[in-house]
Amino acid sequence: MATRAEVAKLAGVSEATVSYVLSGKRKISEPVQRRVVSAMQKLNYRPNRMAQALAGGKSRVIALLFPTAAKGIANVDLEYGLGAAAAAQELGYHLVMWPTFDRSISEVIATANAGLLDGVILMEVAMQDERVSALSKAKIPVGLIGRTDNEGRDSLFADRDFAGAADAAVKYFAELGHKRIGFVTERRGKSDIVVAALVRAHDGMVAAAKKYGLKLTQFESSTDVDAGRRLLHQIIESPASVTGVIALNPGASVGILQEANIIGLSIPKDLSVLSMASPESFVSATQPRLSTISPPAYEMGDCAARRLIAHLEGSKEPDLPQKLWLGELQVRETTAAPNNL
Amino acid sequence: MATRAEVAKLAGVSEATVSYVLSGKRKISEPVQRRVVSAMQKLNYRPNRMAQALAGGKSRVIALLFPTAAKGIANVDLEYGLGAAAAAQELGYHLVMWPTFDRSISEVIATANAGLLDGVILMEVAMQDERVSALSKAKIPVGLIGRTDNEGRDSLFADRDFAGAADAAVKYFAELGHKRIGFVTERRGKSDIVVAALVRAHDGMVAAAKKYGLKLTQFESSTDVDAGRRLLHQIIESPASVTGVIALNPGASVGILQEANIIGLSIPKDLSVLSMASPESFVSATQPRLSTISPPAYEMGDCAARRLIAHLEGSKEPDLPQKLWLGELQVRETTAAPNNL
DNA sequence: ACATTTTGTTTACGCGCGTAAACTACAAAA
DNA sequence: TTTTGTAGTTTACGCGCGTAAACAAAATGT
Repeated sequence: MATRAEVAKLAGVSEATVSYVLSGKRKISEPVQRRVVSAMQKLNYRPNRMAQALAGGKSRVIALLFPTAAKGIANVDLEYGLGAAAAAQELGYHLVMWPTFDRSISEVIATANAGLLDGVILMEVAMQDERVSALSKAKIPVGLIGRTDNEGRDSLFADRDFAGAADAAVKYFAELGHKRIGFVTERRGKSDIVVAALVRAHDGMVAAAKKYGLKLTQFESSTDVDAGRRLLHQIIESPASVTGVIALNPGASVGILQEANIIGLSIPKDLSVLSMASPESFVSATQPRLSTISPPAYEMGDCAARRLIAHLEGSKEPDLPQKLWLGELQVRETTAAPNNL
Repeated sequence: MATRAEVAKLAGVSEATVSYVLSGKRKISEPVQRRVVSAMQKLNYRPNRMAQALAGGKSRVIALLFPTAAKGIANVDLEYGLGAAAAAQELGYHLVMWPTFDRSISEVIATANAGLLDGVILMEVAMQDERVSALSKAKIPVGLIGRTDNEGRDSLFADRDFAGAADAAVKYFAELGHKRIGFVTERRGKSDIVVAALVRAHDGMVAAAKKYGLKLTQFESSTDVDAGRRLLHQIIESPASVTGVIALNPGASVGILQEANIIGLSIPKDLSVLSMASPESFVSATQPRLSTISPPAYEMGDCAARRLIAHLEGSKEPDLPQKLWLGELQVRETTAAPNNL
């Protein structure tokens, strides 16, 4: 590979001039600039990223901490990652995929301190996320997919607008004529970590139910499909006798559909189901096709990466469509007016 | 962050000694070694990766080229990636996620030449893969998930044992009593790129059918679920009147199940369905549960990464369970003896 | 005419580490 | 005693680039 020195010699200028042509941080006269550029082309010159990183103090590499614990049924996480990776590429950065089995980040901090990582993107963010505080203390810039309860400080997030999504979902059910609906959320395990999404979705649902005058019952289920199947029985046997459910978790939605099919419960006639988090690509696997109001994961990953990188560059906030994403209500085959109107 | 110089000073040795303690490339006396190590701990020293990379000529970063074109229904690709990323982590490497929309790799080569990438892992490998040859020409080490028809040269692969899987699948069908079976593969588009998996699976099926004396009919379908739904009609209307199908592609399997449910065809009574590529995590979304013989994607990603990294380190082949993975036959609810025995 | 600024380019050095080569101390062999 | 290792450590330099500071030349002002 050609080096800066070779380019400089071929162009008949000093090495610094080559660098300045590349960075634009000093004005270089047009003729010189042309000579340098053509020399670079002739030699197929690419500045060595390691040398740039060492001299410049930044690696232009960010990490995406990828939760592997819950290998869910749907690939939302992958889409977050692809969106972020693609954005990074486009901005001259690179995204390293960092599988995490727990929430420890000492290795991440060590790697950042070793100069390999300029920043980190986090998923499955908790309201009070110890990872965020640890990274902040270590002065490592953080981008979030999701957000903590500290709205002001950790400003580099891309999150769902749970209040808005819950409102749209409940409003839709209200307009269909439902009076009593259920909200299916994840069972909170032994661990104390409460993913912020659960809290915000819950709060949004409660507020929306109140606003539209619906009676709301909460059901809990773990993330797997079988739990969703068991859950259906809880739902139909519940004294709340809901006519529709809004489910946060794709596994539960599918489980409900499957069990309904088995026991002869008609969806959406006997029960409406709306999923709040099933990616487009997954819906085609469901039968009947799930109605959804799901987050645009790819765009959110893109947004988080762009905001983080803009921060790393010290540039002002990029012009992005939004930081809070509602998701589009997609009415398909699992929602309808209740049959006991 | 502490530097080598600080460690050296605190330990009362030269900087080189610190490096040699770390690398082990020269013998250092035990007492000195202890002093150095304790100094490193005291200062929480981490060698700067960029400086290491610049001085040493290798970045310890590899890229995983991630095909984004076909956002499939299942997340096999993600598992390949997680396996590879986790293996990389464990070996002190990092894996950057490189989304690709087409098969061009000039950017990849440029980035490798810029010193950021030591090697590349490829997926969706074609029999004659122009990416492999381009990377080889550029002297960039390649690991494959899949493999080309050049068995000897591009030895760093982890692939399915399609012949073995096809044999196991057909044998299973034969033992169930099926006489006429179908093989569902992907429709080959306008593009000339034929993913090696399609060729090898096809050849394996033909050979196995011959071996076990079954009549084999090939059906083609694109990757989406709706195509699979349409395909079921082709299958039942086909003069071949097959009693079971083996499907390479998860979308087709699901589509068949769905359409069967709609038109009242009983699976597996009227038609057995075996999927050759549906990951575990996806099966729970199907109803009835798909019988499968699917590749252990995580392990394959792990294997590809380990072999590539071993090559980069110049060490001998790591001791890995295998390079060709059969996949376990998982009999679930979509396969049975034909009812017209 | 000279002083001053502006513009364009170069010189010079540091970033933190790997490692070849040189060196030192000391043991073994002659 | 002198010679010849040998083990352990250091010296010295290069990796390729960013960028502050120095500099030269041209433009501007007085």
